[in-house]
Amino acid sequence: MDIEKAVSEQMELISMGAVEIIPVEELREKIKRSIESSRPLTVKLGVDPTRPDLHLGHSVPLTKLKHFQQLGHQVVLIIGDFTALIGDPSEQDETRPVLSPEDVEANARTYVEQASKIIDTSRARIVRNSEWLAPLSFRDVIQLASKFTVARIMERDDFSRRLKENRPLGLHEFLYPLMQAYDSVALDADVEIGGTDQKFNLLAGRNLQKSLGKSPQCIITLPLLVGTDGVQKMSKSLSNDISLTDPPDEMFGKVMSISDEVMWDYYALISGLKPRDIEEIRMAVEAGEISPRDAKERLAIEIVKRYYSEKEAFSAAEEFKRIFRERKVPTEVPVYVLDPADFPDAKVWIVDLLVRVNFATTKSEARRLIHEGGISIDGESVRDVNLEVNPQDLKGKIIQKGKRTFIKIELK
RNA sequence: GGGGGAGUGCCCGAGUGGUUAAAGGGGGCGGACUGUAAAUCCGUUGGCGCAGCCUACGUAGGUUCGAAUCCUACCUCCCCCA
Repeated sequence: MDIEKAVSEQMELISMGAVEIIPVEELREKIKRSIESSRPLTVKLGVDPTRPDLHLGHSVPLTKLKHFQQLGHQVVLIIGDFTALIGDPSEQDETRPVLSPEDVEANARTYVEQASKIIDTSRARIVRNSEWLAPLSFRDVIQLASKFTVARIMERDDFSRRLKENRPLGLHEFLYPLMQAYDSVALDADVEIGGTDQKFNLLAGRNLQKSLGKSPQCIITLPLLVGTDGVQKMSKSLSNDISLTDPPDEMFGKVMSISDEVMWDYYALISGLKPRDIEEIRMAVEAGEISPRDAKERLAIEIVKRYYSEKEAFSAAEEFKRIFRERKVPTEVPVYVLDPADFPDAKVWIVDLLVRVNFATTKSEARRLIHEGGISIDGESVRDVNLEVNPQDLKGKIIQKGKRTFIKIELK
């Protein structure tokens, strides 16, 4: 029978990059029934509109959602406008600023906009959880709470850890998993996806559905994307992130800067390519037919393409080659306008100039750069810290710092 | 309410009276190499027109020829008991 084969094919795509699928057999069953009855599964992803700055890490679950969409399932993106007011304690920050409804609204819009670059939002359901959470009465909440035991909530290790370490743990934080779980009930979710840090919350949904006599959802956890440092999870505060608002060239460059090993995680989690295609590339690299550099270039192109266009992705690739392989000056160099009137005796001290154009924040740093041979003017390395130039002579010249920072001087 | 501990450079973390602008690591920056802004190696990482000077070890005072190191007060954080 071809059904088994179809199920396996779906499972292959769904499992790609996933850390855990709980329980796997149950998911197979669901998919099988879905195919047999040609009734799509309801797949849920919840996002908290708590921040405006999204990065590639946020696209991991969205990419998985896209996989489901490709397989013809019904995906639901839940904007946690209600839960955002509490703040998921999963990250133990504690210092979470209270967001105004306007902020939440703005962030929600950004989120949907970014999501639309990955999933087909016209075929997805996009809902806000205030829709069903806001009307709940205190009595409803208590009734829901009775379905959970404290011991069970304490299974969550960040809760128990915080308690053990005598760090504050708000009662309201206990209710967070409950709210997220209720989302699953309200939607009759078949599958919920989330990061590994969400495992507990996802399981809470499954448990709550069971206690209310509904069919429990399967859960899929996905790894947290490693940042450009190759070690820690991607996060803006660690400044190892690739922001979705980074211009194409920068996004491309940052992807090229990830290590060869983590490139495969990126492929599996956010390239949008099929498992087979990725496997093919991987084999070719292992066989030495494709260099890791080229494989990474392909990855960078795929990623930039998602957020911009194919054209911009290719031109970013060209530019990258130009600067780093051929060591040439980029096609577009930012311009710094120098006013000769600032220099009455027609002399600019190189150290001052470097600070002026922001290549260094202090004169000491500027000196250091020169000592280290990191500065050149029109390709000629500057060695003399005391160098003085006539501003007129700088017109049209390109000053370079390190390998990738350029600025062109123009006169006022 | 009682008892105890800690605050060091971007971050972590040594240092308990004198070559300490402060070990070591991380991160950043620069260089070499290369297949890339991978990996690896090397250098550098308070300020100042810098062979010198100034400012720095929670804050403010004090002891001393001399303090990040000792004393006093204050602030902040943490732990134990209630």
